[in-house]
Amino acid sequence: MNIREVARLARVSTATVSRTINGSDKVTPKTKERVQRAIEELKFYPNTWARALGSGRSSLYGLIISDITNPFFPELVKSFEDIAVQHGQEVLIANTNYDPARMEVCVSRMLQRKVDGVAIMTSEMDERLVMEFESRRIPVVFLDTGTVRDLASNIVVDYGAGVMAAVEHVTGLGHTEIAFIAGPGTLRSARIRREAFVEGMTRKGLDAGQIEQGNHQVSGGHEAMARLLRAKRRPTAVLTSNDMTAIGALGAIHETGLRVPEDISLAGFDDIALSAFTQPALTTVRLSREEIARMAFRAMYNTSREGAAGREFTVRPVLVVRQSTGPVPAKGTRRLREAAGAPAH
Amino acid sequence: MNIREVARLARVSTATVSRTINGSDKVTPKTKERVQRAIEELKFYPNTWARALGSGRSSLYGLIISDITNPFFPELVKSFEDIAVQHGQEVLIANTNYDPARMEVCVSRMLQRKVDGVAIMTSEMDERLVMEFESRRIPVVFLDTGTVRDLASNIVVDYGAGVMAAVEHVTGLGHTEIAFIAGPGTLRSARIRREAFVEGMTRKGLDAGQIEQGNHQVSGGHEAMARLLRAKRRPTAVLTSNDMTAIGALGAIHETGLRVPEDISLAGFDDIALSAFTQPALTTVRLSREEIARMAFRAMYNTSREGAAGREFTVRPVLVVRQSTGPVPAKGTRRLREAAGAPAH
DNA sequence: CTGTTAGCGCTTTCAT
DNA sequence: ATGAAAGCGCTAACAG
Repeated sequence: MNIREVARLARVSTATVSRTINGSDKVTPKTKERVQRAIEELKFYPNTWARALGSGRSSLYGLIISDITNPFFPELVKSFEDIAVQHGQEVLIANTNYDPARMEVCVSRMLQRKVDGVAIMTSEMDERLVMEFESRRIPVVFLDTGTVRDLASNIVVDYGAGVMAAVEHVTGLGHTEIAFIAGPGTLRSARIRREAFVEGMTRKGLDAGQIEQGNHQVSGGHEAMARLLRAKRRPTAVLTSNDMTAIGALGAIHETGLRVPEDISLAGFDDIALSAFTQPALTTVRLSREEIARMAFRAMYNTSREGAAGREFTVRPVLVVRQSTGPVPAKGTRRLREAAGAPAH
Repeated sequence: MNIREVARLARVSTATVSRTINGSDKVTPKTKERVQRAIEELKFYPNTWARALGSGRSSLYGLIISDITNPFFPELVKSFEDIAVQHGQEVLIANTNYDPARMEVCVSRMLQRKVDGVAIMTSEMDERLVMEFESRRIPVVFLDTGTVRDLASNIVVDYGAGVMAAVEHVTGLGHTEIAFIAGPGTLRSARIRREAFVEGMTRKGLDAGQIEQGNHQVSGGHEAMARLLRAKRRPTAVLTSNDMTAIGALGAIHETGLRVPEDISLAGFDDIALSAFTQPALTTVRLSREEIARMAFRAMYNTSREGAAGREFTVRPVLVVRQSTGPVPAKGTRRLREAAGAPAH
């Protein structure tokens, strides 16, 4: 089943069939009609690869992410895909699994599939691999990890503003003993959030001494929080590098019989879907995936289809106040861990 | 940059380059070596589409899912992709968004991309669309929604056994007033779980009267649970059609000041990653995505590469006991909603 | 073992 | 407005 059979049935040339498929306006409505009927009748689906080969355009954008099971990404993927489909493009997804070796494989896949552009939404990127795209003149867009160049755009996340909003929020509630659970030091984005916390605290004239390290997973958040709870000076508020960490921390707090937010206020970062459904619902800083997806698509579309140069986009996270943060407990009513009542639930 | 340039640099024919790329054993190690150097030097990436066109094989499997933001799917996607890559295949993912119209688009995409096989992991499937694959002799595998045919396999989920395990578990804890929060009646898989619950209860000689309907989302679980809590005879245990529903139910229970599992036992279905991290951790019936992915891949691989006929696979969910289920409260200590103490947290 | 060459299915000039 | 035909980059007979 191919374009030739359609042409034969419609009694036109293959060129005319091709033109019809591509919506060319140089086809008489009548012949167009005839061709379309033939397509329907034969249930003909044009071969995408042959199209790409012939035209030199793949109509495919690559989307490289770290890990599809990380709740941050599915929404990004979905938004990106929706926009792409609206613009007649398709999306090729690739996971790096946080593994540089697999990143190489992903890049190779993109190159082999001759994508029209690549959105690299991981938080680490090897400069050497970027060159592969640049030398082939393939538009690229990074998530806060690249530099703007001819065909390269970058989406800058204003982590500082996001973390500052959280700091403002808890200090506004009267907290002064505020701890932070950071992400892995190997992740640039995690380091930036940590630094933003330190800066925010300093700006408030507070001590940012209590920083524990997690792994951006629930497990790390749990352990880090446990360490914080054992400290001589227990913080009254804890900010975390991402929501998964906060969820782990929440579990650790409950296990010691303390309550959120009555005893400890807790805030996350990202606003994954789950955060609205924890007990209590998590106050967090939303980093909109929908916005990121929109920007990423626009960057590539402008560059690849409209010949625009790479540019910089900025996304500003916003604070979402839910129930996990509250006023600092009055000294007298402050529960001690030892005195804590019922077991957690 | 193409195979010809590589051939020229290595001073061989394009056929030899092609053979080298494809790992043919009919190439002298020495020439192979020479070709490989040329490939490296030119940073040559073979064009996948041209390969597919020439060979007639795409090395691509399609994976159709309902919604990537539904926590059930990312793990399935990841497992499937991992296995596929290990076998030199790639994966094209498509979302239907639970929308029949988009399902049509997905099928069309698969057909246009000339996939070597399709795994349709949605819980609804239009028979008419299936024919499109059958008539093109493209292997297909369904998740509990198809019939085994020449090139069609089906993964049967033994929902009955899964639900029964949950019923056994709670009745074993002494519960007799057991309610069920079902999924949308439009979903076949939800209807089956509901029926399995009724059958399990009947088999235990218990009344399965308290069935509320949710929507397989957190919101529906919350509302359904609220209705259950308002009932004259409050159940002491609640089973749900999926984990999202259970999470919603958990929130509703906490809001009324009741405790899980002291006042009410709660169990989910699916075992999404999140379930281990709710407060308390959710007892649930695990439907292994990894197992489903493995079976789906095997079904397609056997059929498309080894000429095997379609067959039936069975996956049996297993109960995972965590902290959300416990012994039925003794009559005397049973908290009334009105008497419930502290606000939920 | 290696080269020659005819496709694969479609797009796109270039004629008409 | 339509058709003829030359590619696009690669694979796979077929020869040698």
